[in-house]
Amino acid sequence: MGIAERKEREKADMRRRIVDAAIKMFVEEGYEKISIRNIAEKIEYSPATIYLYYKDKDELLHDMQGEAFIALGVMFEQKLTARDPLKRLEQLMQLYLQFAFDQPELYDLMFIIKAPMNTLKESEDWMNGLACYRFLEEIMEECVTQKLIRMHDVRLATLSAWAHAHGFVSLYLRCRLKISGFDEADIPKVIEKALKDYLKLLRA
Amino acid sequence: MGIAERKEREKADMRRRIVDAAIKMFVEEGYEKISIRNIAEKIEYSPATIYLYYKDKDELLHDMQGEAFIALGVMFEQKLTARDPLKRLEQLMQLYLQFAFDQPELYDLMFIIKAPMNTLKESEDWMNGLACYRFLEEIMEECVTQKLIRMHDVRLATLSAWAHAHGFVSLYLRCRLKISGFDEADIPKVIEKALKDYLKLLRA
DNA sequence: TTTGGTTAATAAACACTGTTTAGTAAATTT
DNA sequence: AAATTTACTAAACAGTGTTTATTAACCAAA
Repeated sequence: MGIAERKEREKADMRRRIVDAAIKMFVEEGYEKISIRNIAEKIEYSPATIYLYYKDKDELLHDMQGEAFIALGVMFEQKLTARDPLKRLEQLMQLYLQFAFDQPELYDLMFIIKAPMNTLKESEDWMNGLACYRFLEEIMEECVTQKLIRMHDVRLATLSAWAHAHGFVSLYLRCRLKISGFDEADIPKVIEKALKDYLKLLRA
Repeated sequence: MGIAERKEREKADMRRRIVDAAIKMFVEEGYEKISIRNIAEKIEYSPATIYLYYKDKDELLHDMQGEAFIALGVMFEQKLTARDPLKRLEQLMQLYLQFAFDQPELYDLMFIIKAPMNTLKESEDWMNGLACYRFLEEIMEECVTQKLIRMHDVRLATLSAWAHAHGFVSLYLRCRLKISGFDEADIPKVIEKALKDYLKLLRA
């Protein structure tokens, strides 16, 4: 059955071409500028063709989100070098912030934009973010078992640290920190300091 | 010059009618469902008429956001009864969460959706959110001066508490907590607990 | 009171969007 | 070689924000 296999390969290749073109346009021009027609033109196919490979735009955005999480995962894998849990936690925070400020559009897609989550069925798990979430959760597990932080519930500690970092980043990316009295340009540094203060509070 | 005044009044009235209709549809049917054409139909005018009173949709959304912040401000004014700064802080947190879970669409418009912020010029302040922000900042000022918390910078403490609460809420509203291992229905309670734990960490 | 100018409102069009349908041409199977 | 399945697309549908040209109402001055 060589033909069936080749066809499957071709189908996968086409999805790759679509998602690659979409990500490229997305990173370069932003969420607002990508449209099915735009993507279709980029890959030199008709708009309708995209619907032979993706149910709708949300499903495509879901796949793009998956790619973004792979990028963050690779970054964690490569640059998360510290062995001490507390140092490792601080390093993860810093990498998270770096990713957010370097790739604001991708961050948006991963954590803020609603569309890519629409494809998930009610009970279905969010596989895209899982691997990255585990990085943080495993560190928190060590911190709790070694009693390095003033929290005892791993799930709660993980969620809380993530929420805190995401809170800063998302308020910044959505322009809500125009109220805080800090200079726009200083905000990345301010956020880094605020999160380090949080880790200090957290330490046992 | 009675005529000029009447005309100004009529202009203000029309803006009211537009923003009221828009908010009503927004709360009832959500962000995706409101369109200029829809709003125009509701108030029984043509779509083009709206552009005589609002430069574009973003400006209208900015006004709607202002209304939403008035609602939150009124809630704070009425229900923020505690006098002790730490109790007051916890109460504010709870009211903030209550507002977010009761009025998710309004919360979205106030803190997540990008459009209403587009109208603000580069240097312009974000007046819409200011009054509400002050509620938190004044409490934090008291906490810092009375040495009730383990932070010394009022601006940083204010920003941090807000970011933490917003982080939880926005991850929840944008369906990202499908990864945390918590049951969907329990999440509001989990967030409340997590924020209380944060306040515990914060206490001197 | 009639003329002239300003203002308010709109119908229609423009340039987009996501998506579906019907039809064509090529590839594969029989 | 004929029949069938597959891959693709042109065109249309239903919607979006916004602009333009035109009409009707109002108001001020002659």
